[in-house]
Amino acid sequence: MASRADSINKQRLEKLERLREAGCNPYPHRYQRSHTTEQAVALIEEIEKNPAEEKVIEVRVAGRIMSHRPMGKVAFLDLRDGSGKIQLYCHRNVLNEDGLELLKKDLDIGDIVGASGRLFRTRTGEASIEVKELVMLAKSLQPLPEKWHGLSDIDTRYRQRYLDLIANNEARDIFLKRSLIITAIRQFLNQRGFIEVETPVLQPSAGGALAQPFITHQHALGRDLYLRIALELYLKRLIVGGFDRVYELGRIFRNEGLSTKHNPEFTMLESYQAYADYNDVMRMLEEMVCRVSQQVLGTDTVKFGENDISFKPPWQRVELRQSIIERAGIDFEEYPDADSLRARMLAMGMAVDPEKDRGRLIDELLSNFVEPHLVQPTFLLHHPVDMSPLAKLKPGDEHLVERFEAFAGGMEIANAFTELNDPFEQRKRFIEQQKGRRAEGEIEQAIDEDFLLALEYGMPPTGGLGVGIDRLVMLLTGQTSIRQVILFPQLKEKSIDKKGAQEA
RNA sequence: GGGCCGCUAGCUCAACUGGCAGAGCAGCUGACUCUUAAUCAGCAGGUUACAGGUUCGAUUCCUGUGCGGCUCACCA
Repeated sequence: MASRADSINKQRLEKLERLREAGCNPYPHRYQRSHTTEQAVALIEEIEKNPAEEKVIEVRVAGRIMSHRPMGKVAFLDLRDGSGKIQLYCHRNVLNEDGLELLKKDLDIGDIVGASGRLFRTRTGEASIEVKELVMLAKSLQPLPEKWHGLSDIDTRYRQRYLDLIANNEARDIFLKRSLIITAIRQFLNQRGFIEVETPVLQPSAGGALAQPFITHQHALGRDLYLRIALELYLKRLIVGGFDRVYELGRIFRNEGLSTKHNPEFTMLESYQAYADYNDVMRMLEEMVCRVSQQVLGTDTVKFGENDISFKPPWQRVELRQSIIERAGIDFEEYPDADSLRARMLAMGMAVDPEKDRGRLIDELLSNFVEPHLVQPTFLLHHPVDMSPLAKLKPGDEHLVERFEAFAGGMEIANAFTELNDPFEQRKRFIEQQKGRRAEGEIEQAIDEDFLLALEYGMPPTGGLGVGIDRLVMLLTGQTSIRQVILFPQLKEKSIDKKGAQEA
Protein backbone atom coordinates (compact mmCIF):
# COMPACT_ATOMS: atom_id res chain seq x y z
CA MET A 1 0.00 0.00 0.00
CA ALA A 2 2.65 2.47 1.07
CA SER A 3 4.77 1.77 -1.99
CA ARG A 4 1.87 2.70 -4.27
CA ALA A 5 1.44 6.19 -2.77
CA ASP A 6 5.19 6.68 -2.64
CA SER A 7 5.42 6.30 -6.38
CA ILE A 8 3.18 9.34 -6.89
CA ASN A 9 4.95 12.61 -7.38
CA LYS A 10 4.56 14.84 -4.33
CA GLN A 11 3.77 17.89 -6.43
CA ARG A 12 0.89 16.14 -8.14
CA LEU A 13 -0.59 15.18 -4.79
CA GLU A 14 -0.31 18.78 -3.67
CA LYS A 15 -2.15 19.91 -6.77
CA LEU A 16 -4.85 17.37 -6.08
CA GLU A 17 -5.21 18.66 -2.53
CA ARG A 18 -5.26 22.26 -3.66
CA LEU A 19 -8.02 21.52 -6.16
CA ARG A 20 -10.11 19.88 -3.45
CA GLU A 21 -9.53 22.77 -1.05
CA ALA A 22 -10.65 25.22 -3.71
CA GLY A 23 -13.91 23.28 -3.91
CA CYS A 24 -13.08 21.67 -7.23
CA ASN A 25 -13.76 17.96 -7.56
CA PRO A 26 -10.75 16.55 -9.43
CA TYR A 27 -12.88 13.57 -10.48
CA PRO A 28 -16.34 14.90 -11.36
CA HIS A 29 -19.10 12.56 -12.50
CA ARG A 30 -19.82 13.86 -15.97
CA TYR A 31 -19.13 16.39 -18.64
CA GLN A 32 -21.48 16.94 -21.51
CA ARG A 33 -19.47 17.39 -24.68
CA SER A 34 -21.02 18.70 -27.83
CA HIS A 35 -18.40 17.39 -30.26
CA THR A 36 -15.50 15.02 -30.47
CA THR A 37 -12.24 16.71 -31.45
CA GLU A 38 -12.56 15.18 -34.90
CA GLN A 39 -16.07 16.61 -35.31
CA ALA A 40 -14.88 19.99 -34.05
CA VAL A 41 -12.05 20.14 -36.57
CA ALA A 42 -14.45 19.09 -39.33
CA LEU A 43 -16.81 21.83 -38.25
CA ILE A 44 -14.11 24.47 -38.72
CA GLU A 45 -13.57 23.26 -42.26
CA GLU A 46 -17.29 23.47 -42.88
CA ILE A 47 -17.44 27.04 -41.61
CA GLU A 48 -14.59 27.97 -43.91
CA LYS A 49 -16.44 26.53 -46.89
CA ASN A 50 -19.51 28.65 -46.21
CA PRO A 51 -18.13 32.02 -45.16
CA ALA A 52 -21.55 33.66 -45.54
CA GLU A 53 -23.03 31.76 -42.63
CA GLU A 54 -22.71 32.11 -38.89
CA LYS A 55 -19.09 32.31 -37.92
CA VAL A 56 -19.06 32.06 -34.16
CA ILE A 57 -19.64 28.47 -33.25
CA GLU A 58 -19.01 27.28 -29.73
CA VAL A 59 -18.24 23.69 -28.87
CA ARG A 60 -17.57 21.62 -25.77
CA VAL A 61 -14.86 19.02 -26.07
CA ALA A 62 -13.04 16.77 -23.63
CA GLY A 63 -9.89 14.74 -23.58
CA ARG A 64 -6.35 14.33 -22.34
CA ILE A 65 -3.85 17.20 -22.29
CA MET A 66 -0.95 16.02 -24.42
CA SER A 67 1.21 19.10 -24.44
CA HIS A 68 1.38 22.52 -22.88
CA ARG A 69 3.00 25.59 -24.42
CA PRO A 70 2.64 28.59 -22.13
CA MET A 71 3.43 31.97 -23.63
CA GLY A 72 2.86 34.74 -21.17
CA LYS A 73 -0.77 35.79 -21.34
CA VAL A 74 -1.53 32.96 -23.71
CA ALA A 75 -1.15 29.22 -23.52
CA PHE A 76 -1.59 26.49 -26.10
CA LEU A 77 -2.72 23.04 -25.06
CA ASP A 78 -3.07 19.97 -27.24
CA LEU A 79 -6.20 18.05 -26.32
CA ARG A 80 -6.64 14.49 -27.49
CA ASP A 81 -9.67 12.25 -27.36
CA GLY A 82 -10.45 8.92 -29.00
CA SER A 83 -11.18 10.56 -32.35
CA GLY A 84 -8.20 12.85 -32.75
CA LYS A 85 -6.90 16.10 -31.34
CA ILE A 86 -7.51 19.80 -31.31
CA GLN A 87 -5.55 22.76 -29.99
CA LEU A 88 -6.86 24.75 -27.05
CA TYR A 89 -6.00 28.44 -27.16
CA CYS A 90 -6.21 29.91 -23.68
CA HIS A 91 -6.12 33.69 -23.48
CA ARG A 92 -6.08 35.49 -20.16
CA ASN A 93 -8.80 37.89 -21.31
CA VAL A 94 -11.15 35.16 -22.49
CA LEU A 95 -10.72 32.23 -20.11
CA ASN A 96 -12.83 32.46 -16.97
CA GLU A 97 -11.31 32.78 -13.52
CA ASP A 98 -11.54 29.14 -12.45
CA GLY A 99 -10.05 28.06 -15.74
CA LEU A 100 -7.17 30.51 -15.36
CA GLU A 101 -6.52 29.32 -11.85
CA LEU A 102 -6.46 25.70 -13.02
CA LEU A 103 -4.22 26.47 -15.98
CA LYS A 104 -1.75 28.46 -13.91
CA LYS A 105 -1.39 26.21 -10.90
CA ASP A 106 -2.77 22.73 -11.10
CA LEU A 107 -2.87 21.55 -14.69
CA ASP A 108 -0.48 18.85 -15.82
CA ILE A 109 0.18 17.15 -19.11
CA GLY A 110 -1.84 13.97 -18.87
CA ASP A 111 -4.86 15.47 -17.12
CA ILE A 112 -8.29 14.80 -18.56
CA VAL A 113 -10.14 18.09 -19.00
CA GLY A 114 -13.24 19.55 -20.55
CA ALA A 115 -13.06 22.79 -22.55
CA SER A 116 -15.61 25.00 -24.19
CA GLY A 117 -15.31 28.02 -26.42
CA ARG A 118 -15.31 29.39 -29.94
CA LEU A 119 -13.89 27.45 -32.88
CA PHE A 120 -11.26 29.25 -34.93
CA ARG A 121 -8.01 28.81 -36.71
CA THR A 122 -4.75 30.36 -35.49
CA ARG A 123 -2.56 32.45 -37.78
CA THR A 124 -0.46 29.39 -38.48
CA GLY A 125 -3.58 27.50 -39.52
CA GLU A 126 -4.00 25.22 -36.53
CA ALA A 127 -7.60 24.22 -35.79
CA SER A 128 -8.24 25.58 -32.30
CA ILE A 129 -10.75 26.45 -29.65
CA GLU A 130 -10.58 29.81 -27.91
CA VAL A 131 -11.30 28.49 -24.45
CA LYS A 132 -13.80 30.23 -22.16
CA GLU A 133 -14.19 27.47 -19.66
CA LEU A 134 -11.68 24.82 -18.66
CA VAL A 135 -12.55 22.14 -16.10
CA MET A 136 -10.73 19.20 -14.60
CA LEU A 137 -12.39 15.87 -15.39
CA ALA A 138 -9.74 13.51 -14.04
CA LYS A 139 -6.45 14.51 -12.45
CA SER A 140 -3.49 12.48 -13.68
CA LEU A 141 -1.03 11.64 -10.92
CA GLN A 142 1.61 9.88 -12.97
CA PRO A 143 3.81 11.58 -15.57
CA LEU A 144 3.35 10.47 -19.17
CA PRO A 145 6.18 8.96 -21.20
CA GLU A 146 8.46 11.24 -23.18
CA LYS A 147 6.48 13.27 -25.72
CA TRP A 148 8.86 13.00 -28.61
CA HIS A 149 10.34 9.51 -28.44
CA GLY A 150 7.23 7.94 -26.95
CA LEU A 151 7.50 4.78 -24.91
CA SER A 152 10.06 2.39 -26.35
CA ASP A 153 10.78 0.02 -23.47
CA ILE A 154 9.14 -3.14 -24.75
CA ASP A 155 8.55 -4.55 -21.31
CA THR A 156 6.64 -1.46 -20.20
CA ARG A 157 4.75 -1.29 -23.47
CA TYR A 158 3.36 -4.76 -22.81
CA ARG A 159 2.83 -4.47 -19.06
CA GLN A 160 1.26 -1.03 -19.19
CA ARG A 161 -0.39 -1.20 -22.58
CA TYR A 162 -2.47 1.89 -21.81
CA LEU A 163 0.76 3.91 -21.77
CA ASP A 164 1.79 2.40 -25.06
CA LEU A 165 -1.56 3.43 -26.51
CA ILE A 166 -1.26 6.96 -25.13
CA ALA A 167 2.33 7.48 -26.18
CA ASN A 168 2.70 5.55 -29.43
CA ASN A 169 0.39 6.20 -32.33
CA GLU A 170 1.62 3.12 -34.15
CA ALA A 171 0.45 0.92 -31.29
CA ARG A 172 -2.94 2.57 -31.35
CA ASP A 173 -3.15 2.06 -35.07
CA ILE A 174 -2.35 -1.66 -34.83
CA PHE A 175 -5.23 -2.30 -32.46
CA LEU A 176 -7.65 -0.13 -34.40
CA LYS A 177 -6.78 -2.17 -37.47
CA ARG A 178 -7.17 -5.38 -35.52
CA SER A 179 -10.71 -4.36 -34.67
CA LEU A 180 -11.46 -3.45 -38.29
CA ILE A 181 -10.03 -6.74 -39.53
CA ILE A 182 -12.27 -8.75 -37.23
CA THR A 183 -15.29 -6.68 -38.21
CA ALA A 184 -14.49 -7.20 -41.89
CA ILE A 185 -14.20 -10.96 -41.40
CA ARG A 186 -17.58 -11.07 -39.68
CA GLN A 187 -19.13 -9.06 -42.49
CA PHE A 188 -17.63 -11.34 -45.10
CA LEU A 189 -18.92 -14.50 -43.46
CA ASN A 190 -22.30 -13.06 -42.52
CA GLN A 191 -22.85 -11.98 -46.11
CA ARG A 192 -22.24 -15.56 -47.17
CA GLY A 193 -24.95 -16.87 -44.89
CA PHE A 194 -22.72 -18.04 -42.04
CA ILE A 195 -24.09 -17.66 -38.55
CA GLU A 196 -21.83 -16.78 -35.66
CA VAL A 197 -22.05 -19.09 -32.65
CA GLU A 198 -20.42 -19.55 -29.26
CA THR A 199 -19.29 -22.92 -27.99
CA PRO A 200 -17.83 -24.02 -24.64
CA VAL A 201 -14.44 -22.77 -23.54
CA LEU A 202 -14.44 -25.25 -20.64
CA GLN A 203 -14.50 -28.73 -22.04
CA PRO A 204 -14.44 -32.19 -20.44
CA SER A 205 -11.84 -33.23 -23.00
CA ALA A 206 -9.75 -30.89 -25.10
CA GLY A 207 -10.15 -32.12 -28.65
CA GLY A 208 -9.88 -30.86 -32.19
CA ALA A 209 -6.13 -30.38 -32.19
CA LEU A 210 -3.00 -31.95 -30.78
CA ALA A 211 -1.72 -29.52 -28.17
CA GLN A 212 -1.24 -29.51 -24.44
CA PRO A 213 -4.30 -28.04 -22.73
CA PHE A 214 -4.62 -25.95 -19.59
CA ILE A 215 -6.44 -27.83 -16.85
CA THR A 216 -8.87 -26.31 -14.44
CA HIS A 217 -11.25 -27.66 -11.84
CA GLN A 218 -14.97 -27.29 -11.33
CA HIS A 219 -15.82 -27.44 -7.63
CA ALA A 220 -19.57 -27.83 -8.04
CA LEU A 221 -19.27 -31.05 -9.99
CA GLY A 222 -15.93 -32.17 -8.58
CA ARG A 223 -14.34 -32.65 -11.99
CA ASP A 224 -11.40 -31.42 -14.00
CA LEU A 225 -12.10 -29.43 -17.12
CA TYR A 226 -9.85 -28.30 -19.95
CA LEU A 227 -9.63 -24.94 -21.64
CA ARG A 228 -10.33 -25.51 -25.30
CA ILE A 229 -7.42 -25.95 -27.69
CA ALA A 230 -9.67 -25.73 -30.76
CA LEU A 231 -13.25 -24.95 -31.72
CA GLU A 232 -13.65 -27.82 -34.14
CA LEU A 233 -15.61 -30.57 -32.43
CA TYR A 234 -18.42 -28.39 -31.12
CA LEU A 235 -18.84 -26.54 -34.40
CA LYS A 236 -19.18 -29.85 -36.24
CA ARG A 237 -21.94 -30.85 -33.82
CA LEU A 238 -23.77 -27.77 -35.08
CA ILE A 239 -23.35 -28.90 -38.66
CA VAL A 240 -24.94 -32.18 -37.57
CA GLY A 241 -27.66 -30.08 -35.96
CA GLY A 242 -28.53 -28.53 -39.28
CA PHE A 243 -26.80 -25.15 -39.19
CA ASP A 244 -25.21 -25.47 -42.61
CA ARG A 245 -22.79 -22.57 -42.23
CA VAL A 246 -21.35 -21.68 -38.84
CA TYR A 247 -18.33 -19.86 -37.54
CA GLU A 248 -16.86 -18.85 -34.23
CA LEU A 249 -14.25 -16.21 -33.51
CA GLY A 250 -12.91 -17.20 -30.18
CA ARG A 251 -10.03 -17.45 -27.79
CA ILE A 252 -8.26 -20.77 -27.55
CA PHE A 253 -5.59 -21.84 -25.10
CA ARG A 254 -2.53 -23.98 -25.64
CA ASN A 255 -0.15 -24.87 -22.86
CA GLU A 256 2.94 -24.78 -25.06
CA GLY A 257 6.01 -22.63 -25.58
CA LEU A 258 5.94 -18.88 -26.19
CA SER A 259 7.58 -17.26 -29.16
CA THR A 260 7.18 -14.37 -31.57
CA LYS A 261 4.52 -16.51 -33.27
CA HIS A 262 2.93 -18.18 -30.24
CA ASN A 263 0.98 -16.83 -27.29
CA PRO A 264 -0.63 -19.27 -24.83
CA GLU A 265 -4.04 -17.75 -25.55
CA PHE A 266 -4.86 -16.61 -29.03
CA THR A 267 -7.76 -15.90 -31.29
CA MET A 268 -8.97 -18.42 -33.79
CA LEU A 269 -11.56 -18.25 -36.49
CA GLU A 270 -13.14 -21.57 -37.39
CA SER A 271 -15.83 -21.93 -39.99
CA TYR A 272 -17.72 -24.99 -41.25
CA GLN A 273 -19.72 -25.17 -44.41
CA ALA A 274 -21.94 -28.12 -45.23
CA TYR A 275 -21.90 -29.44 -48.81
CA ALA A 276 -18.53 -27.86 -49.43
CA ASP A 277 -15.06 -29.37 -49.61
CA TYR A 278 -11.54 -28.10 -49.13
CA ASN A 279 -11.44 -26.63 -52.62
CA ASP A 280 -14.42 -24.42 -51.86
CA VAL A 281 -12.81 -23.42 -48.58
CA MET A 282 -9.56 -22.55 -50.34
CA ARG A 283 -11.32 -20.17 -52.68
CA MET A 284 -13.26 -18.64 -49.83
CA LEU A 285 -10.12 -18.04 -47.75
CA GLU A 286 -8.10 -16.33 -50.46
CA GLU A 287 -11.06 -14.16 -51.32
CA MET A 288 -11.73 -13.36 -47.67
CA VAL A 289 -8.17 -12.32 -46.85
CA CYS A 290 -7.89 -10.23 -50.00
CA ARG A 291 -11.24 -8.56 -49.31
CA VAL A 292 -10.38 -7.87 -45.67
CA SER A 293 -7.05 -6.36 -46.67
CA GLN A 294 -8.69 -4.09 -49.23
CA GLN A 295 -11.41 -3.07 -46.83
CA VAL A 296 -9.09 -2.31 -43.90
CA LEU A 297 -5.92 -1.13 -45.64
CA GLY A 298 -7.27 -0.07 -49.00
CA THR A 299 -4.86 -2.41 -50.77
CA ASP A 300 -4.28 -6.13 -51.26
CA THR A 301 -0.50 -5.77 -51.02
CA VAL A 302 1.22 -5.37 -47.67
CA LYS A 303 4.80 -4.85 -46.58
CA PHE A 304 6.02 -7.55 -44.23
CA GLY A 305 9.66 -7.36 -43.16
CA GLU A 306 11.67 -7.11 -46.37
CA ASN A 307 8.88 -8.38 -48.59
CA ASP A 308 5.77 -7.14 -50.29
CA ILE A 309 3.03 -9.71 -49.93
CA SER A 310 0.14 -9.75 -52.37
CA PHE A 311 -3.10 -11.37 -51.28
CA LYS A 312 -4.68 -11.18 -54.69
CA PRO A 313 -6.24 -14.56 -55.62
CA PRO A 314 -5.49 -17.13 -56.74
CA TRP A 315 -2.77 -18.05 -54.27
CA GLN A 316 -0.16 -20.54 -55.25
CA ARG A 317 -1.11 -24.19 -54.72
CA VAL A 318 1.69 -26.66 -54.01
CA GLU A 319 1.63 -30.31 -53.05
CA LEU A 320 2.97 -30.64 -49.51
CA ARG A 321 4.95 -33.72 -50.53
CA GLN A 322 6.51 -31.87 -53.47
CA SER A 323 7.44 -28.88 -51.33
CA ILE A 324 9.31 -31.08 -48.85
CA ILE A 325 11.08 -32.93 -51.64
CA GLU A 326 12.21 -29.60 -53.08
CA ARG A 327 13.30 -27.94 -49.87
CA ALA A 328 14.47 -30.85 -47.71
CA GLY A 329 15.30 -33.43 -50.34
CA ILE A 330 13.13 -36.03 -48.63
CA ASP A 331 10.16 -37.83 -50.14
CA PHE A 332 8.16 -38.97 -47.14
CA GLU A 333 6.32 -41.50 -49.32
CA GLU A 334 9.57 -43.45 -49.39
CA TYR A 335 9.50 -43.70 -45.60
CA PRO A 336 6.23 -45.37 -44.62
CA ASP A 337 6.93 -45.46 -40.89
CA ALA A 338 8.39 -43.18 -38.24
CA ASP A 339 11.57 -45.21 -37.73
CA SER A 340 12.75 -45.11 -41.31
CA LEU A 341 11.92 -41.43 -41.68
CA ARG A 342 13.68 -40.62 -38.42
CA ALA A 343 16.76 -42.54 -39.59
CA ARG A 344 16.79 -40.49 -42.79
CA MET A 345 16.50 -37.24 -40.85
CA LEU A 346 19.24 -38.27 -38.44
CA ALA A 347 21.44 -39.11 -41.40
CA MET A 348 20.97 -35.50 -42.53
CA GLY A 349 22.34 -34.35 -39.23
CA MET A 350 19.01 -33.20 -37.80
CA ALA A 351 18.42 -33.46 -34.08
CA VAL A 352 15.29 -35.59 -33.98
CA ASP A 353 13.14 -36.35 -30.98
CA PRO A 354 12.87 -40.19 -30.79
CA GLU A 355 9.35 -39.86 -29.35
CA LYS A 356 7.91 -38.20 -32.41
CA ASP A 357 5.58 -40.11 -34.65
CA ARG A 358 5.68 -39.95 -38.43
CA GLY A 359 3.19 -37.12 -38.67
CA ARG A 360 5.18 -34.93 -36.33
CA LEU A 361 8.43 -35.71 -38.12
CA ILE A 362 6.88 -34.61 -41.39
CA ASP A 363 5.62 -31.51 -39.66
CA GLU A 364 9.14 -30.81 -38.48
CA LEU A 365 10.46 -31.07 -42.02
CA LEU A 366 7.71 -28.74 -43.10
CA SER A 367 8.34 -26.09 -40.48
CA ASN A 368 12.14 -26.22 -40.75
CA PHE A 369 12.63 -26.42 -44.50
CA VAL A 370 9.49 -25.22 -46.21
CA GLU A 371 7.60 -22.77 -44.01
CA PRO A 372 10.29 -20.03 -43.84
CA HIS A 373 10.26 -19.84 -47.65
CA LEU A 374 6.52 -19.39 -47.98
CA VAL A 375 6.44 -15.61 -48.05
CA GLN A 376 3.77 -15.07 -50.70
CA PRO A 377 0.42 -16.63 -49.80
CA THR A 378 0.64 -20.32 -50.58
CA PHE A 379 -1.57 -23.34 -50.08
CA LEU A 380 0.23 -26.56 -49.22
CA LEU A 381 -2.02 -29.44 -50.19
CA HIS A 382 -2.63 -33.02 -49.18
CA HIS A 383 -1.10 -33.89 -45.87
CA PRO A 384 -0.35 -37.43 -44.75
CA VAL A 385 -3.24 -38.95 -42.86
CA ASP A 386 -0.88 -39.54 -39.89
CA MET A 387 -0.98 -35.84 -39.10
CA SER A 388 -4.62 -35.22 -39.96
CA PRO A 389 -6.98 -37.27 -37.77
CA LEU A 390 -10.06 -35.19 -38.58
CA ALA A 391 -9.71 -34.95 -42.35
CA LYS A 392 -11.19 -37.11 -45.07
CA LEU A 393 -8.92 -39.28 -47.20
CA LYS A 394 -8.13 -38.18 -50.71
CA PRO A 395 -9.99 -40.47 -53.10
CA GLY A 396 -7.61 -42.98 -54.64
CA ASP A 397 -4.92 -42.40 -52.03
CA GLU A 398 -4.74 -44.30 -48.76
CA HIS A 399 -2.08 -42.05 -47.24
CA LEU A 400 -3.12 -38.50 -47.99
CA VAL A 401 -6.08 -36.38 -46.97
CA GLU A 402 -8.02 -33.52 -48.53
CA ARG A 403 -6.36 -30.82 -46.52
CA PHE A 404 -4.53 -27.56 -46.99
CA GLU A 405 -2.53 -25.24 -44.85
CA ALA A 406 -2.18 -21.63 -45.92
CA PHE A 407 1.12 -19.82 -45.36
CA ALA A 408 2.19 -16.22 -45.76
CA GLY A 409 5.12 -14.26 -44.45
CA GLY A 410 6.76 -17.54 -43.42
CA MET A 411 3.92 -18.33 -41.02
CA GLU A 412 1.05 -20.76 -41.03
CA ILE A 413 -2.12 -18.71 -41.04
CA ALA A 414 -4.81 -21.24 -41.82
CA ASN A 415 -5.59 -24.92 -41.83
CA ALA A 416 -8.54 -26.57 -43.50
CA PHE A 417 -9.88 -29.83 -44.74
CA THR A 418 -12.75 -31.80 -46.05
CA GLU A 419 -14.10 -33.00 -42.75
CA LEU A 420 -14.12 -36.67 -41.90
CA ASN A 421 -17.75 -37.67 -41.31
CA ASP A 422 -17.52 -41.46 -41.15
CA PRO A 423 -18.01 -42.26 -37.44
CA PHE A 424 -16.20 -45.61 -37.62
CA GLU A 425 -13.22 -44.16 -39.43
CA GLN A 426 -13.18 -41.24 -36.99
CA ARG A 427 -13.13 -43.57 -33.98
CA LYS A 428 -10.24 -45.48 -35.53
CA ARG A 429 -8.28 -42.27 -36.03
CA PHE A 430 -8.91 -41.10 -32.45
CA ILE A 431 -7.61 -44.40 -31.11
CA GLU A 432 -4.49 -44.08 -33.27
CA GLN A 433 -4.00 -40.56 -31.99
CA GLN A 434 -4.36 -41.67 -28.39
CA LYS A 435 -1.67 -44.29 -28.88
CA GLY A 436 0.65 -41.63 -30.20
CA ARG A 437 0.01 -39.38 -27.23
CA ARG A 438 0.61 -42.15 -24.77
CA ALA A 439 3.94 -42.88 -26.47
CA GLU A 440 4.93 -39.23 -26.11
CA GLY A 441 3.96 -39.14 -22.45
CA GLU A 442 1.43 -36.37 -22.83
CA ILE A 443 -1.75 -35.69 -20.95
CA GLU A 444 -4.16 -38.31 -22.13
CA GLN A 445 -7.44 -37.07 -23.51
CA ALA A 446 -10.56 -39.18 -23.31
CA ILE A 447 -12.09 -39.89 -26.69
CA ASP A 448 -14.94 -37.46 -27.23
CA GLU A 449 -17.72 -40.06 -27.35
CA ASP A 450 -20.38 -37.40 -27.55
CA PHE A 451 -18.82 -36.09 -30.75
CA LEU A 452 -18.71 -39.58 -32.22
CA LEU A 453 -22.36 -40.05 -31.25
CA ALA A 454 -23.17 -36.84 -33.12
CA LEU A 455 -21.38 -38.16 -36.22
CA GLU A 456 -23.43 -41.35 -35.95
CA TYR A 457 -26.54 -39.27 -36.58
CA GLY A 458 -24.95 -38.16 -39.82
CA MET A 459 -22.87 -35.08 -40.63
CA PRO A 460 -23.18 -33.84 -44.21
CA PRO A 461 -20.05 -33.52 -46.33
CA THR A 462 -18.41 -30.43 -44.90
CA GLY A 463 -15.49 -28.13 -45.53
CA GLY A 464 -13.89 -26.71 -42.38
CA LEU A 465 -11.42 -23.88 -41.85
CA GLY A 466 -9.27 -22.55 -39.02
CA VAL A 467 -7.51 -19.17 -39.25
CA GLY A 468 -5.01 -17.78 -36.74
CA ILE A 469 -6.39 -14.28 -36.37
CA ASP A 470 -3.41 -12.89 -34.49
CA ARG A 471 -1.05 -13.97 -37.27
CA LEU A 472 -3.35 -12.53 -39.89
CA VAL A 473 -3.30 -9.26 -37.98
CA MET A 474 0.51 -9.47 -37.86
CA LEU A 475 0.61 -9.78 -41.64
CA LEU A 476 -1.83 -6.96 -42.26
CA THR A 477 -0.13 -4.59 -39.81
CA GLY A 478 3.46 -5.54 -40.67
CA GLN A 479 4.30 -6.76 -37.17
CA THR A 480 6.79 -9.58 -36.70
CA SER A 481 5.92 -10.44 -33.09
CA ILE A 482 2.54 -11.75 -32.00
CA ARG A 483 2.84 -9.75 -28.80
CA GLN A 484 2.59 -6.56 -30.76
CA VAL A 485 -0.89 -7.47 -31.94
CA ILE A 486 -2.25 -8.80 -28.63
CA LEU A 487 -3.30 -6.03 -26.25
CA PHE A 488 -2.21 -7.82 -23.10
CA PRO A 489 0.24 -10.57 -24.02
CA GLN A 490 1.20 -13.09 -21.41
CA LEU A 491 4.27 -12.09 -19.39
CA LYS A 492 5.99 -13.35 -16.31
CA GLU A 493 5.21 -11.69 -13.04
CA LYS A 494 7.61 -8.89 -12.21
CA SER A 495 9.84 -9.61 -9.20
CA ILE A 496 9.00 -6.16 -7.80
CA ASP A 497 5.36 -7.19 -7.65
CA LYS A 498 6.30 -10.37 -5.82
CA LYS A 499 8.32 -8.39 -3.30
CA GLY A 500 5.43 -6.00 -2.81
CA ALA A 501 3.06 -8.90 -2.30
CA GLN A 502 5.33 -10.41 0.35
CA GLU A 503 5.61 -7.13 2.21
CA ALA A 504 1.84 -6.71 2.21
C1' G B 1 14.50 -25.44 -20.78
C1' G B 2 19.55 -23.97 -23.72
C1' G B 3 22.49 -19.93 -26.11
C1' C B 4 23.37 -14.68 -27.06
C1' C B 5 22.18 -9.60 -25.75
C1' G B 6 20.01 -5.93 -22.55
C1' C B 7 18.35 -3.49 -17.67
C1' U B 8 21.46 3.97 -15.60
C1' A B 9 16.24 9.91 -13.08
C1' G B 10 8.89 9.24 -14.35
C1' C B 11 10.29 8.80 -20.01
C1' U B 12 14.34 8.81 -24.13
C1' C B 13 19.42 8.14 -23.84
C1' A B 14 25.05 9.33 -22.47
C1' A B 15 29.26 8.14 -19.16
C1' C B 16 36.53 6.13 -23.33
C1' U B 17 40.92 1.37 -20.59
C1' G B 18 37.83 0.57 -13.47
C1' G B 19 38.57 7.04 -11.24
C1' C B 20 33.45 12.98 -8.80
C1' A B 21 26.80 9.35 -12.52
C1' G B 22 25.25 13.43 -17.09
C1' A B 23 21.85 15.54 -20.95
C1' G B 24 16.99 16.24 -23.30
C1' C B 25 11.74 15.69 -22.26
C1' A B 26 8.33 15.65 -18.08
C1' G B 27 8.25 18.44 -12.96
C1' C B 28 9.20 23.09 -9.91
C1' U B 29 10.43 28.88 -9.79
C1' G B 30 10.46 32.97 -13.07
C1' A B 31 10.22 35.81 -18.17
C1' C B 32 7.30 36.01 -22.67
C1' U B 33 0.03 38.24 -26.24
C1' C B 34 -0.39 33.05 -32.29
C1' U B 35 2.74 28.60 -30.13
C1' U B 36 2.93 23.59 -32.02
C1' A B 37 9.46 18.89 -30.19
C1' A B 38 7.66 26.90 -28.40
C1' U B 39 11.87 29.75 -26.50
C1' C B 40 15.00 31.82 -22.44
C1' A B 41 17.07 31.86 -17.12
C1' G B 42 17.33 29.01 -12.73
C1' C B 43 16.04 24.62 -9.37
C1' A B 44 15.11 19.78 -8.09
C1' G B 45 15.19 14.73 -9.45
C1' G B 46 19.68 8.35 -8.70
C1' U B 47 20.00 1.88 -3.78
C1' U B 48 23.15 2.54 -11.97
C1' A B 49 17.35 -4.22 -11.80
C1' C B 50 18.76 -7.24 -7.27
C1' A B 51 22.48 -10.17 -4.19
C1' G B 52 27.43 -11.32 -3.63
C1' G B 53 32.78 -11.13 -5.17
C1' U B 54 37.58 -8.84 -6.99
C1' U B 55 39.72 -3.86 -6.10
C1' C B 56 42.35 1.76 -2.63
C1' G B 57 38.06 2.62 -5.76
C1' A B 58 32.80 -0.93 -9.69
C1' U B 59 27.46 1.81 -13.87
C1' U B 60 32.10 -0.41 -15.91
C1' C B 61 35.38 -6.69 -14.34
C1' C B 62 33.56 -11.76 -12.22
C1' U B 63 29.50 -15.09 -10.12
C1' G B 64 24.43 -15.78 -9.07
C1' U B 65 19.15 -14.18 -9.22
C1' G B 66 14.98 -11.51 -11.52
C1' C B 67 12.68 -9.43 -15.80
C1' G B 68 12.82 -8.49 -21.00
C1' G B 69 14.44 -9.09 -26.27
C1' C B 70 16.31 -12.29 -30.08
C1' U B 71 17.21 -17.33 -31.14
C1' C B 72 17.08 -22.76 -30.60
C1' A B 73 14.02 -26.52 -28.55
C1' C B 74 8.70 -27.23 -27.99
C1' C B 75 4.00 -26.21 -30.75
C1' A B 76 -1.15 -30.11 -36.39
